[in-house]
Amino acid sequence: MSPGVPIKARGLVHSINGGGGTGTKCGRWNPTVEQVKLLTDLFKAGLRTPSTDQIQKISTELSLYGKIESKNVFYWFQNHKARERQKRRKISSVDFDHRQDTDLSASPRRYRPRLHQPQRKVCDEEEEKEIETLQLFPLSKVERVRANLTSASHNEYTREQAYTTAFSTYSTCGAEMEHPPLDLRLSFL
Amino acid sequence: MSPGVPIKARGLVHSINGGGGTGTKCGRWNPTVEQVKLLTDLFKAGLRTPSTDQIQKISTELSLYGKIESKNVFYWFQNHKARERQKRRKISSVDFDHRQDTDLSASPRRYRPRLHQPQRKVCDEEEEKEIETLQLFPLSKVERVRANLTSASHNEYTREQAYTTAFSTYSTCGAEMEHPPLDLRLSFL
DNA sequence: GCAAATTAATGATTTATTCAAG
DNA sequence: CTTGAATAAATCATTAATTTGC
Repeated sequence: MSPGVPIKARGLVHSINGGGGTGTKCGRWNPTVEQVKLLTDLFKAGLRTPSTDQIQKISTELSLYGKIESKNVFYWFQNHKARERQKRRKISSVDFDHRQDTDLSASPRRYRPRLHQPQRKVCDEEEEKEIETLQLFPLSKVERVRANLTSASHNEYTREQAYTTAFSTYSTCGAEMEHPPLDLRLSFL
Repeated sequence: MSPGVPIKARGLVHSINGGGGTGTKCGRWNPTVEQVKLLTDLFKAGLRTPSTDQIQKISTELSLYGKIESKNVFYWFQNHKARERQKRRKISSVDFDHRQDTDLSASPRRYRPRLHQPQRKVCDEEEEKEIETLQLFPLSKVERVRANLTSASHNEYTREQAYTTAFSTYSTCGAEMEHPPLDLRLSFL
């Protein structure tokens, strides 16, 4: 690695200890093996883009094994999905790996109201599907625990919270940041 | 899943409009001129990637002019930033690219592998500078409003509110909505 | 054996594209 | 067409692996 290329641009707070499961440090999330296993199993089962609700539940579940936040789950799936795709693409670079999302989350029983659904794809490659067998997903102990927690799932009606800014912008920590113009139009901010 | 996999559905929400709301359609956000003006002013002033906090404040402010949600603000900035850049890029380079050259009739609709130029630091334009540290911006009334609303609500660490769920797929609108994609096939989900 | 120095993984962010409502 | 919404690809940054010199 060439030395002297610190690249400091977007420094962020750093931590000395990984969050893991015991440390209280808030570096980046460091999943435990159990957490990874569960996530991987879900992925293998076909889950690729969990909904907000699912993320929440998964997160709650995983919290039993260590510190974790919803966003971690979200990012994990994003990254895992992308990297699996990337990996696969690498292997068969000649073949168009267009493979749809195959997200099992899409409700199967509900017929979409009809918006001209353009032809999907040529359905020729089904490389990595296990889809339908999802319901057989094991989840031993996890299941038990959840049984008690799943009862009340009524959302008030204030479930709004979507988006939540994945981009908190706190990327800047020690940058110089000369002062903004402070335009008067921004008086309300 | 077969060929016609519906997948996540990009835009949904529709038809649930018959509820008892005050006729608040839940289509997509339709900014009022005042809202757009304010957002534009902020953008012109240099704001490009507002933090969670800022988004919250801006949203609150804009709500005075019409219905709006935080995520709308978030998306607005994302899109505006991207499109300004795109516009600028178009002008500077008459691009020989022409992605649509070779017949892509066979390609239904999936993201293209990516065709894009690094263009990471080209920054030949100095005008487009992003003001950082919006924290320094004066907060007037919005601040006051917020003060009352959020004092005890959530002030844990707003530090990492990241992630997003901006991909929650179903933008609840606050109404019942029901039917989160929720794939119940996963035992504990 | 064991840290500093590298490298490989992967968590977290940003940018480019795509889709569809109005 | 314009642009709000959403997602994939690319990138950045930090931590775990590992290699290396001692």
